[in-house]
Amino acid sequence: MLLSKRCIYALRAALYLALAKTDGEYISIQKIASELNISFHFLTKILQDLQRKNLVISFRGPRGGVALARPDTEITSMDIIRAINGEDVFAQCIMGLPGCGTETPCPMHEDWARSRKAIETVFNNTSLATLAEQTVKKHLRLTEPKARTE
Amino acid sequence: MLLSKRCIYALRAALYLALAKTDGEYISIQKIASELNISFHFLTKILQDLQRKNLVISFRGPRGGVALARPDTEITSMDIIRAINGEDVFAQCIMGLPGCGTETPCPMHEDWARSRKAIETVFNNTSLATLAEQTVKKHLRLTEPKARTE
DNA sequence: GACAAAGCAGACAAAATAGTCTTAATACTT
DNA sequence: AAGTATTAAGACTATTTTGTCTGCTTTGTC
Ligand code: SF4
Ligand code: SF4
Repeated sequence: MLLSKRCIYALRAALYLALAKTDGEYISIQKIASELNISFHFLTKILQDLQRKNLVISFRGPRGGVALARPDTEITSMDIIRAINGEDVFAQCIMGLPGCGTETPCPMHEDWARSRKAIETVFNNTSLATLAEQTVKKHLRLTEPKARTE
Repeated sequence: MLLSKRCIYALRAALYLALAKTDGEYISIQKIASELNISFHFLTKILQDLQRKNLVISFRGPRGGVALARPDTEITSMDIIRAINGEDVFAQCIMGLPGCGTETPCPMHEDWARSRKAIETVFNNTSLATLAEQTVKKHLRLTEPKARTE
């Protein structure tokens, strides 16, 4: 698995917030958790991580909750991934040799580096706004299908 | 991390075997483990997995050990990966929604699917022979650098 | 001010992964 | 036959990741 569950949950929650489009309103973690079918307490901790990295802001009390800290156009999926999985998610490599580098690469280096770069680029170029837009435009889904059986 | 440590160890061990080029001789797990700096007992279990999947053969007793079950040209890195991490390593996806498919994809589907396919292709097209060849030809390294400091 | 609705914090539990150890089984050597 | 070198099997431990719970703090409403 490329990304941890924490990270996947963070992405889903962030996209949910981007789609919510509340004008200055906060959305309760409870609601996000239940709609995305994620454990409430777990998601709380994940969103706290995002808050510490200044990707979301939060507010307590009634009508409190969380919201994106910046416009969704200015948050990339890479931002979320880095916030949760650390700065060097894509640093680690196939053969996992310690002290590896381009000078003395292991045999997989070339092919893997190319693929890795491609994935990195995708995440870097995909803002929450882009994702949200695609979601709406193409009628994609974010939550689990409930009524429809497939 | 894309691949588990078990998987990485398996790949390194398999490549080591491919590079060994012993004519029908077996190489002891002890030797592989110490050269690749992997826990002996752990590697033993991993190689047992590969043996059950008929990727390596083993022999007990003095002068025993393990060897590739087929010519290195006929074992891909994907074979190793699948043997260790299961058949559907690359099935799981970014947003990790249950029951996802091309009919009702999540917003990341398109970009991710492309990258995933690329990685899969790399692994499928990379036989142990190819890796071994590159290793020799380009003076790449498999074990950890010891004498040289970088 | 009392109460309720939220997030915050940290201890705790469960599950998955990684790694260790001990005992057996097997095969070669002498 | 005895002894040794090797893998096989499985119990055991450790670490990381994932998830749960309980109590506290902040904020709005009445
Ligand atoms: S040499 Fe390249 S492919 Fe190998 S572990 Fe290092 S970065 Fe990864
Ligand atoms: S819809 Fe596509 S990208 Fe999303 S979880 Fe499913 S396969 Fe992965």
